Amino acid sequence: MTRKKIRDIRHEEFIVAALEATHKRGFHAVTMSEIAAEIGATAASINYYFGSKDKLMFETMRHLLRILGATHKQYLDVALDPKDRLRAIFDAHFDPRFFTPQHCSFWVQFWSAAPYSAHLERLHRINQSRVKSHFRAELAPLVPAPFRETMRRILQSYLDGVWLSIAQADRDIDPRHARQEARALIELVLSGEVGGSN
Amino acid sequence: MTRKKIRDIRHEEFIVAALEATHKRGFHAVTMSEIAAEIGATAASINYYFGSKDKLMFETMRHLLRILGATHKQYLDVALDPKDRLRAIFDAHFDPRFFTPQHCSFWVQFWSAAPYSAHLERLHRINQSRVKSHFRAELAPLVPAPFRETMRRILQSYLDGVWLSIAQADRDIDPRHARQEARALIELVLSGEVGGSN
DNA sequence: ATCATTTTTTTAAACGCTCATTTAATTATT
DNA sequence: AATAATTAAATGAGCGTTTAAAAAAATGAT
Repeated sequence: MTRKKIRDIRHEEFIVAALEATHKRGFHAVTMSEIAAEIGATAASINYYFGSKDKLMFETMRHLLRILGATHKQYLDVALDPKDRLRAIFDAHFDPRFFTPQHCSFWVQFWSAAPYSAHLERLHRINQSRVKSHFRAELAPLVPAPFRETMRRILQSYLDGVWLSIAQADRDIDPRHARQEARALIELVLSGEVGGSN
Repeated sequence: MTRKKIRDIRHEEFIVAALEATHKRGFHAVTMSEIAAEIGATAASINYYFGSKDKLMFETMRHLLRILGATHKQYLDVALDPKDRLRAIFDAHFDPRFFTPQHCSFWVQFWSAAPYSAHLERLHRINQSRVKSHFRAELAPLVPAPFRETMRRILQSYLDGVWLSIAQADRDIDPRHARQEARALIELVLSGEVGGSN
């Protein structure tokens, strides 16, 4: 009985369209008409529903963040031990529903544009500190305090770097392999205890 | 007696201007006038020297890649053992002359735009395979073959990720700290030998 | 059910603005 | 006097947004 309002349907459609069109043409190059054409609509209707191009892009990013958050939660719910919980962060980012060329493209381009828009920057900061605090929490029982921040930054930079490289390489991506490699890194981080103090 | 031609002087000036202006306003948002204003010139003169905005940006990226290459070479020349040679890659990327907010901004934004321009994409591919083969070569005497590619990808993704995070955080950056952390990661990678086969 | 009426959704066309590029003229250098 | 460097102004294309009207859907009285 999901009597979906047409408004919600369009919202969803246009967000998917924005992801696809942005992937094809680039975050800044893509035009309203191209996005609209993706679902056989017209540029004006984007403004009818979203108000402006910027707002559509903003909502699209929020959409991604919602998916990521929900996916992460799913993995956390089935995690049995601290290591599982740490893995959950990577598993969420590398979930097949999420780890697609379209999403990676949009993600990377969005973040690289973030420093130049107050709204985008806010979204970025919120997400960044969310991920950061998750990493900290999961590392706490696994890594002694002196190394913890170093390890966290290594893991987090690695995570970002993988997305960046996926956004650039156009070959099709393999979520399973990405996870596997993340686990290798986790093992490294938990096994050795080298590194600076801070 | 460096009787520099005015053409070379302007080239250099405009490239520096492009870096600065791009850092301030963003890769796509920045205008010819803004770049020119950076050195008290006018937009038209950019075209006089470079032909177009795209070409200026292209040359600016090449400029960065030249610096990076030269810096890397310097570090390689004083490297004593394999581990030093591996460190040299990070040391070059994190060299104070290179590891600045301006450069990181430009770098990240340029790469995120690369998939949508044939010229930029080519530059990216060239650089990417250069770095890749360096990593491979330096890891060869240090890491047994089965783990080598995994380790390389971890290191390389990490490297990209650090740049990405620097481009976003506006706090001033600390090359020394970045190097130190890179060394911690190198130690991890060389100590442990976990991970998938491929 | 049917038809008129109101509301919602969609579009085509116009608007206005920004910006890269071109042009033609001016200034500086050789 | 000739060439190189620089600029102001003109050009024109592209695009997001607005507007006003059309089309579609919902409403409700008969």
